[in-house]
Amino acid sequence: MNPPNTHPFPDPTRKRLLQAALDVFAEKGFHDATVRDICARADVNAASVNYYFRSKEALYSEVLAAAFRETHERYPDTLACDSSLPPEVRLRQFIANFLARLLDETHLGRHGKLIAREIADPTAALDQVIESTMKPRCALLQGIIAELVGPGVSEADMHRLGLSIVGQCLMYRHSRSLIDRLCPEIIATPEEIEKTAEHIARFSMAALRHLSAGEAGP
Amino acid sequence: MNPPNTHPFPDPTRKRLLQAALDVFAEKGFHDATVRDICARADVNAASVNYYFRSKEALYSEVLAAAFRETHERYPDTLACDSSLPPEVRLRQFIANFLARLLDETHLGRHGKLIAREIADPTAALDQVIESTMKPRCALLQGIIAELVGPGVSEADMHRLGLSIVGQCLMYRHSRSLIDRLCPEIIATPEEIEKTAEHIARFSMAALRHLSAGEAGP
DNA sequence: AGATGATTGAAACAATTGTTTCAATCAAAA
DNA sequence: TTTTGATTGAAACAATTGTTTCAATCATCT
Repeated sequence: MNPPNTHPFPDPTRKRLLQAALDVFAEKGFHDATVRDICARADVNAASVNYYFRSKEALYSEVLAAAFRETHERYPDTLACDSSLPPEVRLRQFIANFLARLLDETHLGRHGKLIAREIADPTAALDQVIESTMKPRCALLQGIIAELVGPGVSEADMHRLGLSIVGQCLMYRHSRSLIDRLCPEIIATPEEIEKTAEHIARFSMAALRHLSAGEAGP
Repeated sequence: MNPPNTHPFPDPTRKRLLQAALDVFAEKGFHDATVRDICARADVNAASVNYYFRSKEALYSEVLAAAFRETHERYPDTLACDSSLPPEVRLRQFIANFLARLLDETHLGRHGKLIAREIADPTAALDQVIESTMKPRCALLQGIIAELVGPGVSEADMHRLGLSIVGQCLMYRHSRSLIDRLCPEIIATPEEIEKTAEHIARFSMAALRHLSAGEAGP
């Protein structure tokens, strides 16, 4: 009646399936990925997806949740969360961490690709991820920004500030195709990625610090 | 042998097909869109796609090229190109224009969606579009930035500056799913979109102006 | 009117998809 | 060893896909 759950632990084929599915989904997206391809890479029978997960869609949901969990474990926002540190340091950390998460190709950069796909073309699984992962991260960033710009900023403008920072980071993932074709060198090596993170941090901090000062145009 | 081209002008069914294809491709993406759906919306026979265009892929290419052409016509960068204007004004114009293009829902906002899809998940058609549309626009932005920050900035950092500005704008298209769920009000009306464009311009100008000044930390 | 050739319509085709089926196999308990 | 139930494997299924076919229709020119 309920074969998969009778198992004490996720067995090797189930694990291999999840790993292969992450690869294929990240590379081709949900619809372009085929169950047969996933099973072939996992070296298991084509019926296994429907045996261990009840459908391709359920497999995708689980892969997506796992991707968020793993990137969060691998790049925890511990320093950015430390409210005893000065906000400049915390923002720098937040950005560097965010960018590293997005551009990670070592562990398995599939995570970033998968998440970018989900944002660009959401499935039903997105809402759950927003609640569990994105909202907390958003609140963290808003807190840091509030420390930097002080009070007197409307809620809408606080959101815009956050999006200006996040947007700069996401650019390197969502528009990776453009960067690869226009200026691949700026994220070619870990050192260059670090420089890029530093650039975004300095750019954003300069903006946050001098925004209220230069209200009027020249 | 060559029936479609014998026609003096693109006929109504061909036009309707292009229009319907833009809608469907923008809404569902290339692969999720079906030829039958496109033909149904255009109210033509299912074989018409292969009659007027030789395949679904060729139809997509033509739709994509048309989308870029039309947005360019509708939102020309005339003011941003006018090098007699001060660079602050030109940047503000560039950003407002860029954002308006991305968020246009009136004419047929399908353009923005379609282009965002193509960037996030490129097909073979992207390279041609980069050459014809993106590189010139990039050069324009680089020129404006150069005027604002002066010489002494490496080419890599010039690219990073451009991407920081473009990234802020693209955020509102690529991550529209997040904005709709987290803070839809900031682009709910044309007035709010205008405020958002103004925010990005002020944020970026403050950063560009004070970036070199604040090299060291606090 | 008649002929020509482009266009349309309905059906069929071939390939691919996610899913299901069911007998064969394996591991562990009795 | 026998039995039980989970797992695997190969095949088949049903639905959907882009594409092709071909006769019917339409517009245009002689």
